[in-house]
Amino acid sequence: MSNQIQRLTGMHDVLPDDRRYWDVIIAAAGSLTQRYGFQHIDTPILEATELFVRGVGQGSDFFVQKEMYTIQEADDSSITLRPEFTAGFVRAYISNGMHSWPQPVKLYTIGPSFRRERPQAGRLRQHSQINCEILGEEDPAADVEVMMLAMNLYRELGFRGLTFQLNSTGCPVCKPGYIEKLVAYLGDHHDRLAAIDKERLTKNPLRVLDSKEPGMDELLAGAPHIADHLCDDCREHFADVRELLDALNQSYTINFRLVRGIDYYTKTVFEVWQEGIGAQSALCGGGRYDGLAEDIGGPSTPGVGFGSGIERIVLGMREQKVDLPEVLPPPVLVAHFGGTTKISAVGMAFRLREAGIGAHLAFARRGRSMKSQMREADRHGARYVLIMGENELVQGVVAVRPLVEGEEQAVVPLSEIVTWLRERLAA
RNA sequence: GCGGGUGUGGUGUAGGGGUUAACACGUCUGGUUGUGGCCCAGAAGAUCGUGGGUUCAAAUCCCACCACUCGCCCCA
Repeated sequence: MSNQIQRLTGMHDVLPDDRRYWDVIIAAAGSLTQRYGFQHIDTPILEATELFVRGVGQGSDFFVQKEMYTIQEADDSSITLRPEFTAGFVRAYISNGMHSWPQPVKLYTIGPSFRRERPQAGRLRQHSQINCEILGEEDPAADVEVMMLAMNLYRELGFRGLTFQLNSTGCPVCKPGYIEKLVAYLGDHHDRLAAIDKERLTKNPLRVLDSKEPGMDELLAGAPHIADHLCDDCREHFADVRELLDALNQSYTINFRLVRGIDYYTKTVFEVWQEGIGAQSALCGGGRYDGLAEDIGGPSTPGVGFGSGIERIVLGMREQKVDLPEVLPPPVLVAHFGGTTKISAVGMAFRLREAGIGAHLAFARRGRSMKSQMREADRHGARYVLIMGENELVQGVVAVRPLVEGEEQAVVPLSEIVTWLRERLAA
């Protein structure tokens, strides 16, 4: 044990019992995105560190708290495991000249991202996300499209009781003015702030809004709301988003304290919350990032999208006791007695599989008792054991032992076994 | 980076200074000629998280570290 190589902290093996949820989630995302007209892409897991420094922002915690996995290359360049997806999406948009594709470009991807954080329930150092983005469109309807895509994904997966949290974070025109007013208000109540919030006040004042320190609810209730300080453009955009959500009967909670940790967000920000999956209740987070493309040196391109962590969706589905479609095990096990019967058994197993019939082959380096092979078949949940014995083989037949009640053992000609099994299995 | 909890075979547990570390489940193999589930027999599998210390003697007491886990921060 002591010299055994261990799993890295914050990394998880996805075992079959969890992985079957992934299959369901990925399938649902694939079908839904197709209906919404999103195209599937993949972008590299490694990007230039500069992309995240400029895109995500130096004020973000990824950067400040050294949460990124960064590698210094021999030629002095620096590369980083993506801590989030959007910057890479926008970089791919620019790199591949997608601005000359029919606009907007609607894309989604599924894959891993990495942050060196302290793991806890629903938060891992490597986690996978479904990410959906609409690039090159500023219509509030695009915001609503990605929001509804997220909500409908959860609905299709069987979630209930989710809350949709919505806010506008303004834009470079109105945000600074709001921050000034917020800082002024909080400055007037400086003595009521916890030490950590005093620090946030100087470094990133908006962060004070999602402070969970005691007493903040009362203090922030009197704070200026961003919604009252948006510029005309942002206010109109926010109103349009709400109007469309109303028209779709999608309920939402305006949460003026919803602030996202990444610098690039403009206008719309949203999260979907679920209770009961630990402290990490955000199932999905997203928003608009109209300035990001320019930040990373591309043409001005509006964008909106969201990311949703698959591990958290799995936690949520388990919490909500969502039923999964049953995956049936192979109905057949091919047993043998070694020697030439083994060679025939191997051939039979592949023949069945090619014919579309699931089959296990009983492995046996040397001989193995029929009892042992029967036990294996039982444990695997097989319905029939094909016994490839010498007596049968010389007669050109195979003995079929059923493992379910009410069926008789049969002897079937080798040439008819596929048809025979198909008929029984269809019933 | 900071707190709390937990570390004994694959899993779940018992044992709480004395020399072959126990039990259940699981796994594997058998129970006479080629046949499952139950039952029976047997086997494999743990240097008791790691490293120090105390002691004649440590899984057991002490310290440190590490890992896992939950939470803070932050986020999916």
